[in-house]
Amino acid sequence: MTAPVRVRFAPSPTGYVHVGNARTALFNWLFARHNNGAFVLRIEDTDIQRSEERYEKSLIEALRWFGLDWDEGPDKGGRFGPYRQSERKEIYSRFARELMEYNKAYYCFCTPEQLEKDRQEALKAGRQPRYSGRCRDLSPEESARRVNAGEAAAVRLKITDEDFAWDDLVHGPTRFSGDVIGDPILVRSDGNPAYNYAVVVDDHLMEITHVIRGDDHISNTPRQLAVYHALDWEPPRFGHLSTILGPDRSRLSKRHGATSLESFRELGILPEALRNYLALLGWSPADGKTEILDDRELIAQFSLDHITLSPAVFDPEKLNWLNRHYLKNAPRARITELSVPFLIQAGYLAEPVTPQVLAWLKKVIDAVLKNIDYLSQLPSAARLIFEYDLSHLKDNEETCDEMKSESAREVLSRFIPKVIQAGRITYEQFREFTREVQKETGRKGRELFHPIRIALTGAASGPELEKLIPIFEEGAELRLPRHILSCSERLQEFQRVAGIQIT
RNA sequence: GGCGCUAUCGUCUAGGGGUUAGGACGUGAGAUUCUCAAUCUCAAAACCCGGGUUCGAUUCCCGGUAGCGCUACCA
Repeated sequence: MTAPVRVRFAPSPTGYVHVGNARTALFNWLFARHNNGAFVLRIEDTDIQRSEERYEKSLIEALRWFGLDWDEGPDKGGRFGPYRQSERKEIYSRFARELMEYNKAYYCFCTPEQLEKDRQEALKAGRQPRYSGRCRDLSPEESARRVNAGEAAAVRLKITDEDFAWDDLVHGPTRFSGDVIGDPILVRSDGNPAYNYAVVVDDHLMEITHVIRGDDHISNTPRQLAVYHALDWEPPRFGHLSTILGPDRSRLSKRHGATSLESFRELGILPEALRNYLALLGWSPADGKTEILDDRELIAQFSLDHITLSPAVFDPEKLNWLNRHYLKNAPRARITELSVPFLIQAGYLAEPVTPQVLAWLKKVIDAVLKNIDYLSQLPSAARLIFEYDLSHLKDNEETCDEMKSESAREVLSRFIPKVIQAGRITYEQFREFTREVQKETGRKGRELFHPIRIALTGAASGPELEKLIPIFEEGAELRLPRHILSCSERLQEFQRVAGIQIT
C-alpha cells in the first residue's frame, strides 16, 4: 500500500498568475486528481508586505476562474496549516535552531558587500563563485557573542554531501556533483527564510509526496536535497517541467502580450479552453492525436510518462482555435451571460439587463459567435447590430462599387419601399419581398442580396440575414442605451444618405 | 567562466534501428453560402551538424552548435 499522493502549488502572490505557473498548477492538479490524491495550495508570501495582501485574494480568484480546486489552502484550512509562509516563520526558525544545535548549520556574518567582493575575485581568478566558507568554522561561543552584540547574522547550511542524485519523474536519473554549491543560506539576516529552505520545511511537514515544478528549479534541487539530508527527512519525488517560450524563443513573459490568467479572462478566453491548451503544452495523450479533451478526459489520461522535455513556444492561434471550439459548444445561456460585461463596457448594454434583453442577446450571440476568437471581440463583431453606420459606405471600395451599380439601385429602389410600407417585418416577409424583387428585376443570388445586405447593415459582410432580420426587429423594441434600428428605420436612413430614388 | 536541461513540419506534438515519419494549429487551393465566417475535401511543409556503433541510424553513444535555465541574504 503506497502512501496517498499529495501535491501542491506554491505561488507567490504578485498580482497576476503567469501562464507558466498556471500550467504548473494545472499539471499538479491533474496529477492529484488522476491519483485521487490531495492538491494543496500554499502561499509563498514571506516577502510580501501587508499592503499587498490583496494579491492573495486575486491569486485565489484567478485560480478559481481557471477551474482549479484545492483540498487544503489558506482560504479553506486543512490539518497541515497554516498555508501561508508568512505564518510559519516560527517553524522555520525552530528547525534552523535545531540544525545549528547539531552543528549542521552556522551563523554567517559576512556582509553582502564582502560576498560580492568574494564573488568577483573568484570569477576573475576563474574559480567557481561560491561561498568561501569564511564563517563556517567560527566557534559557537564567538558566534553567540557576536549575535548577542547585535551583529547581523544569516544562517547557513553546512554542505557535507559528495554529490546529489534523484530519479526525476520526467527526466529520469539526475545527478549533480557536490562541489558545485557553496553552503546555502537557510535564514536571511532579516529573519526571513530563504526559498530553498522554506519549501523543504513546508513540503516535508505538509507530507507532499510529489513536487512537480518548472525546470528552472532543477539546479535548486541539490540545495534542497542537502536540507532534506541535514534534517534527516526523506525527500519527495521531483518532476521538472520544461519552460514555456514566447514566439522569439525567449522565456514567455509579460512583454509577449497576454500571458496571465487575468489577461486571458479579460480577453474572454474560456477557462476550459485554456486548460485544454495548457495541458497540451508539454503533454500529450496516449494516442498522440486527440486535441480536444475536457477535464474528465484530461484527468483520466494524465500521466507523467507523456511529458515533453523540450521547451514549448506558446501559440495564441491554437489557443484561439480551442477557444472557438469551446465557445461554440458551450451552452448558449452561459456564453450569453459571460458576454454581458463586454457589451456593457462597449456601451451597448446597461444594467439591469432584463430577461427580455437576455433572450434577445442569445440570438445576437448565435449570429456572431462563429466570427470571433474570444468574447472581447464580441462588441466589434456585433457592431453592425448595435450601430447602423453608413459613414464608411463611400470610402469602402467594395460597398462603394456595389452602390454605384445599376442593378443594385434597381434592386433597392424596389425593395426599400416594400419594407418601409410593411413596417415591422418577419424573416418570412423579407423572403417574400426578395422573391418579388427578383421577379420584378430578374436579379437573383448575390446580385440581389448583396445590395440588400449593404443597405440593411452598412457592411458588405456579416452574419446571415436570416438571423439579422429578427434581431433588428426585436432589438428595436427593447430599451437599450442605444436604440437598435429596425429594418425599415435602417432603410429610411439608407435612402436619405445614399439617395436611392424610389420608382 | 562553471554546472545543468533541451533539439521531429513555421508552431504544438506522435513515433521509433528498416515507416509513404502520423495528428493538430496556422498557411494555400477547391466545394458550399447573399457576403465574411463556419463547415467539408485536398495540398505544401520536419527528423540541427559531425563522428561512431550497426548490414542499416531520424531513432542508440560521443562531440559540436544553438536555445534556455541555474550559478543571490530572489522566489
